[in-house]
Amino acid sequence: MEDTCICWFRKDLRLDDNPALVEAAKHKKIIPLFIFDKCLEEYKDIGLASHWWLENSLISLNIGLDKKLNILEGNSLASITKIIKEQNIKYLYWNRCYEPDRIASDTIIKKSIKELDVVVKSFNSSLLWEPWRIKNKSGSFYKVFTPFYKKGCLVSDAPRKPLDKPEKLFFLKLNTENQNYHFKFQNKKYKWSEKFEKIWNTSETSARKNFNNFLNNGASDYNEGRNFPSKNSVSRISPYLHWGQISPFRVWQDAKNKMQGLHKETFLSELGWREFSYHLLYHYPDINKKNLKIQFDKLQWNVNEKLLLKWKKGKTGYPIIDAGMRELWQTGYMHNRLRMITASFLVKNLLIHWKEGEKWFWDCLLDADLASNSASWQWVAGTGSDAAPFFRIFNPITQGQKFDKDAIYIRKYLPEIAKLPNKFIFTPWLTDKTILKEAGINLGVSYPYPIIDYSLSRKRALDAFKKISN
DNA sequence: TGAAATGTTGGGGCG
DNA sequence: ACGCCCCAACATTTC
Repeated sequence: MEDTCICWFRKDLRLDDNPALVEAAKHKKIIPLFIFDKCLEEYKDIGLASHWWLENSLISLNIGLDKKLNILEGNSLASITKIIKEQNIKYLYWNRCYEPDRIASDTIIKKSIKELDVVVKSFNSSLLWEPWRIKNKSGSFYKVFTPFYKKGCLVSDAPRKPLDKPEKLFFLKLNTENQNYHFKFQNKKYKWSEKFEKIWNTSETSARKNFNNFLNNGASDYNEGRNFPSKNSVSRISPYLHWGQISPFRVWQDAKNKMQGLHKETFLSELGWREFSYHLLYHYPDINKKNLKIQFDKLQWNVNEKLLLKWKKGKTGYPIIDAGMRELWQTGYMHNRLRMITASFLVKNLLIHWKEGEKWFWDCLLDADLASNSASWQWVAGTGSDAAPFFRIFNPITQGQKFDKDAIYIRKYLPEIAKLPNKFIFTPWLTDKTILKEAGINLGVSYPYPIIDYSLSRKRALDAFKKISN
């Protein structure tokens, strides 16, 4: 077909700062394409929450593309080859992804399609620094965050300026008989995901709106406020970053221009952690499967479905843990402070393998991201590269008292104990029966006793750790 | 981006 | 005034 190209959307579901789209705009017509390819792990094993987000993103993207988005299901190479041959296409563009199997698949696709005498170009739209570019002085990759970020990223080329949406775009929709992707959440109602619709708008416009809202409000208190889950001091843009409704280049630039001092530095370094996770994923492709510190292979993890389930459902008897796990279940999101506290509790106090937690978060988080999720779980567990040491164990009582001292967050997610005064709400099991009664709590019935003794389980974790460390 | 155990210091009460 | 004890506050070490 005369001067028509394919713009293959993947984790860049936006029109703003989209280099592949900018290249595509040089042609007269663009076939916008998305392929749900179950040969790839990210679609085969897609988490439920993430799947909901993806579908809604596709719907909003489709509107931005004048309702011309072609959504296919099947093998990527086969689907693209078919279109290229049927439509006689000469140009194919996409923005890069960094999952190991996606990299392998893209390499094959690029080679095979080029053999059809087609121009194939890939671009960077989701990482500020390509994982293969950042190297230490000995020519190998960084394994510790601070030197990676400060001596690697920050002294390397600054992230490019974000690109504006091309002015003139003409999109083309193929025959509908090819549109064989079946929406899961549109046809059938899922009670669990329905509530997301009230909280989250997945569109590109909302991404920008939410981020600007953060810049104008929470950003001035970010450095301290980010630790307090009841404050509105974090950006909550992670799901948008994952599917690409907002560009990290846009985020980097806006934060640099509008934030100040330590708030800015800390926020930018959090973007740096995202980069570091991808850097680790690139260099340790099985980061979601294997301990990076192999001595942890010897650790005797506790296999206990019952305890695991109570953790998942937020019924551990430790209010701050339960509040975090219920935030996750109810909103598809969890504040970072709570991610650390709840993860520490699973891995160290329950002594359950971090993979179990990683899987649960993968399923429940709207921002589920292979690199960030795996790297962060390994960080908390102490099994990762540049991880928190295993003996760093969060105390769920004092963490609550420090970071939710007025129990605003706890009360929001645990209405059944909301009537307890601040003095007792962190430790219901130590509370006088009359006070419990006044608060309408029948301990063991309306709210559980702790499923594990904190200080004993702490000692058990330290012992287990000592055993493997000699 | 911890917590607990242990060590040290200094002020106040008191004989 | 002095030594002694207690203990809170802070610092250091350990896991």
